[in-house]
Amino acid sequence: MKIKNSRLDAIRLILSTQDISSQEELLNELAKEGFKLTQATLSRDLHQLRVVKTVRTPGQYKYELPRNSQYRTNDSESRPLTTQQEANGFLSIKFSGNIAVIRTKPSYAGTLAYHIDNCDFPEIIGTIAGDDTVMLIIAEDTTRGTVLRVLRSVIPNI
Amino acid sequence: MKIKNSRLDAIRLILSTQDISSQEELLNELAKEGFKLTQATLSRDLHQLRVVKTVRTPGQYKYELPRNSQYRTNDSESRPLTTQQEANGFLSIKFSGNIAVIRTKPSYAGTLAYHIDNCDFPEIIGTIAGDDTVMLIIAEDTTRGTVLRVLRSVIPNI
DNA sequence: TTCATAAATGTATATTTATTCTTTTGGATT
DNA sequence: AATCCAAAAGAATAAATATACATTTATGAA
Repeated sequence: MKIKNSRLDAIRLILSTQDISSQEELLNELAKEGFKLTQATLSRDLHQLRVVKTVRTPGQYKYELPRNSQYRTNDSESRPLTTQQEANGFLSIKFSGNIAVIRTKPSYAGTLAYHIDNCDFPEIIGTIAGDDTVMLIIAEDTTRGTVLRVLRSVIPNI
Repeated sequence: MKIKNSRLDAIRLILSTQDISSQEELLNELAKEGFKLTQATLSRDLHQLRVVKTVRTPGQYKYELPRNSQYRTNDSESRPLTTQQEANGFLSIKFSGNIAVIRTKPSYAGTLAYHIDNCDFPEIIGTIAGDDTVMLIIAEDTTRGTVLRVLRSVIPNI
């Protein structure tokens, strides 16, 4: 179903760009995006995405996507895992302030950073790569959602 | 307190050797080991250990310890700090904004970053290493003191 | 199309987990 | 030992989450 898949995508987007501490809260965020659903359905969605509720600091919870299913679209037949997709080594992306941290499989970071650099995205000021980590410095006034969107051309499986 | 600490150890042992799907079930296992406690206390214990409830297969849950569960509140002196202390090459740490910069002896940075990565601290969203420098991106709303505290498990001599 | 079947969802509720409030316990200090 | 304080724990309950059941909606085969 189409609605469900785009909703799952929305959930992934939200969970990787902001701190969500309850299903109720996530439900509100989804409502802002125009998704109308009940807690029961959300519970099922989170279950399917294998989202876990973690403890950030004592008394403070955060829903997190599992490391390797982070940002993978689940309609795998509509998007077969192409060479490009498998080749980029992308694992996850997280944000803090104006920095994004991308984790990759070992040794993939340099190549991925190279490709991102080549795109000359105005939203990304610069990149630096280690062995399995790429850091992106994000331009001022650029939202995380925008960063994710522009990165899609380099990381389809984001 | 002695009882509590040994109980936390027992929980760690149980969770890493068998599949536990609810607090109720864990409570029973603990009872077999002679630990008498209520669900409320267990909930607090799991909270402190940062245990998460994951989905194994649809409908089947499992409580899991964080990958590196040497999370300590204040009993860091109970751990022997000999081996790593000499080996990690740590020299200094400085902060700017949400970035921490660690200086190490030449060639130690990669290994140190690797160990920090493996801990999956929620407070540190990513690291990147050169030859004698590690940069850490710190999660939003995390204080420098907290960063120092969690790093103690990797860098006892911090 | 029409029927059959599966997937998705809502409602209501069961189940599970977190927390408030209170009491107890364990150390430290005098 | 007596006192104080903080950590720990229980009981009860609130809050959060999962699920059984019923209904609707999509999907596919004939």
